[in-house]
Amino acid sequence: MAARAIALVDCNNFYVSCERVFQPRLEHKPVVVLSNNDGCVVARSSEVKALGVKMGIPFFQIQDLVRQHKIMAFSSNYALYADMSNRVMSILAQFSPHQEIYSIDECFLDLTSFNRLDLTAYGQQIRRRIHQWLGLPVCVGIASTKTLAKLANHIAKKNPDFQSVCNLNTLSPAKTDALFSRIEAGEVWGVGRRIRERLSEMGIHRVKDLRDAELKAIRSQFGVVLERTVMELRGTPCISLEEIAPAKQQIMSSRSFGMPVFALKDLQEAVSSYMTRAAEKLRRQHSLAGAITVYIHTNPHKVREPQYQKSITLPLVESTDNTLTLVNVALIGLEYIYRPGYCYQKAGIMLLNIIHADQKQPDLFSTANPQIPAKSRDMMRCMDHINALMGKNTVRLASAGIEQDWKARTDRKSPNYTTRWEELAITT
DNA sequence: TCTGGGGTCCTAGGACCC
DNA sequence: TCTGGGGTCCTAGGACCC
Repeated sequence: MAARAIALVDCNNFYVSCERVFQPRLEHKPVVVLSNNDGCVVARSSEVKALGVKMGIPFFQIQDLVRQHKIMAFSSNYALYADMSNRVMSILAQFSPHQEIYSIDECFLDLTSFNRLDLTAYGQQIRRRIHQWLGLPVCVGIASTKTLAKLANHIAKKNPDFQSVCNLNTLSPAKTDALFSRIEAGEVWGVGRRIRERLSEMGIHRVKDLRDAELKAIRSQFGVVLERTVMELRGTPCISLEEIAPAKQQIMSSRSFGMPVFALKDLQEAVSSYMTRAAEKLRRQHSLAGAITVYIHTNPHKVREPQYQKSITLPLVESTDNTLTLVNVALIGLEYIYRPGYCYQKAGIMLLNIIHADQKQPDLFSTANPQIPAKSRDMMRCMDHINALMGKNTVRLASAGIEQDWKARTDRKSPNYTTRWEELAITT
C-alpha cells in the first residue's frame, strides 16, 4: 500500500524575502515588514528573530533595537507579495496535480502518487526551482497527514542538517520520537496559546506527550477539534486537502486610519471605499450578500480618551452584489451609529449571509422595474473590467472621496516592482 | 407535594489560523 | 506621537416547535 504523502511548502520570512529579491543589499541584514499603518511587525528576517523581536509587536516599542542594530523596516507592499505568491503557486502546481493554496506563503501538495520517487529528493527539487526561478527561499515538510506535514516543515526550518526538507515518512520511529520530545506542543498546528497553557497544566508539554495523550481525555477536555489534531499526529488523516477554495461565507474590509478622524464625512469616505473593495471580492466569487455590518470605534489603547464603539447589522431586502446598493445601506447604518465628538481610529464593514448568485430569492413585493437590476449588473461588470485593466480605483464612487486624508500611512513602502510599469526594477 | 422529552435553528463567544 | 487585517470552526445556551 502506498503511504500517503502530503507536502507543505512554506516560504521563509515571506514578506521580507520578497523585499530582498528586489533589493539584494538587504541580504544578511536585519529587516522587518510592518502591518497596515506601519503599526506592528508582521514579518522578520532571521537576524531580527535572533534579536528576540516577537511577531506582532508594535513597531514603536522596538525603536531602541531598530537604531542599535540598524534594522530596516518596510511598509507592507501587498501588491508585490500577492504577485510573488501567485508565481510561487504556479511553479508548485507543476509538481503535483493536487494542490491546496493554504495562505499567501503556504501550499499543500499531495505527492502520494509520486511515492515511487525519492520524495526527499523531490522536495529538494521543489526548493531549488523556487529559489532559482524566483529567488525565494522555501522549506518543505513531507508526512502522511497535513498536521504532520506542518510539523515536518517546522523541523526543516529549525534544523539545518535537514537542508530545508524534512520527510517524516522516511524517519525511524526512534528518530521521530526524539524530535517530537524536543518540540513544544504549542508548535503544533491547531494548538494556540490557550490550549497550550491548559495542556501544560495536564502535564502535556511536548509534541510527543500530545501525540501519546489519552484520546478520550482530549475529547472531553478540548472537544473534537483537538482530538482530530492528535489523530493526525498519529498519522490518521482527519483533515483533507481542499483543492478548490470554498466561497467565503463572510467578507470583511476594515482599516485603521492614518490620522485622527472626527468628521462623519471622513468616515463615510472610508466606509464607502471599504465596501467597494468588499463588493469586488463578492462579485469575483459570484456571490450575493444578504446583510451587512458597519462598525466604527475609537482607539482602545488610548485609555484616557473618551471611548466609543458601535456596530450595526442591516439585512437587505434582496441579496445583492451591487456596489451602489451596498454602499448606500452601509452609509445609512453609519449615520445611525455615528456620534460626534469622538476621535475615531477605525471603521470597517462586513458582508454576511453570502449565497451563490444562482440562489437569489427575488423580492416578492418588489415594484421596481425589472430592467434595472440587469443594467446595474452591466455597470458593475464594466467597472470591474476597467479597474482590472487600468488599475485599482480608476473608476470609483464619488462617496469614497478624492483626498482620502484618513488613509493609512505607508511611508516605508517599496516600489511595485512587478505590477506597475513606472516602478519596474531597473539595474544599472 | 407535583412541573416531559426531544428536536431544530440561531446567535454570541471562544478558540484557532496566517 | 506610534498598537493590523481577514478568515474559519465549534460549542453552549436560548427561543421555539410539536
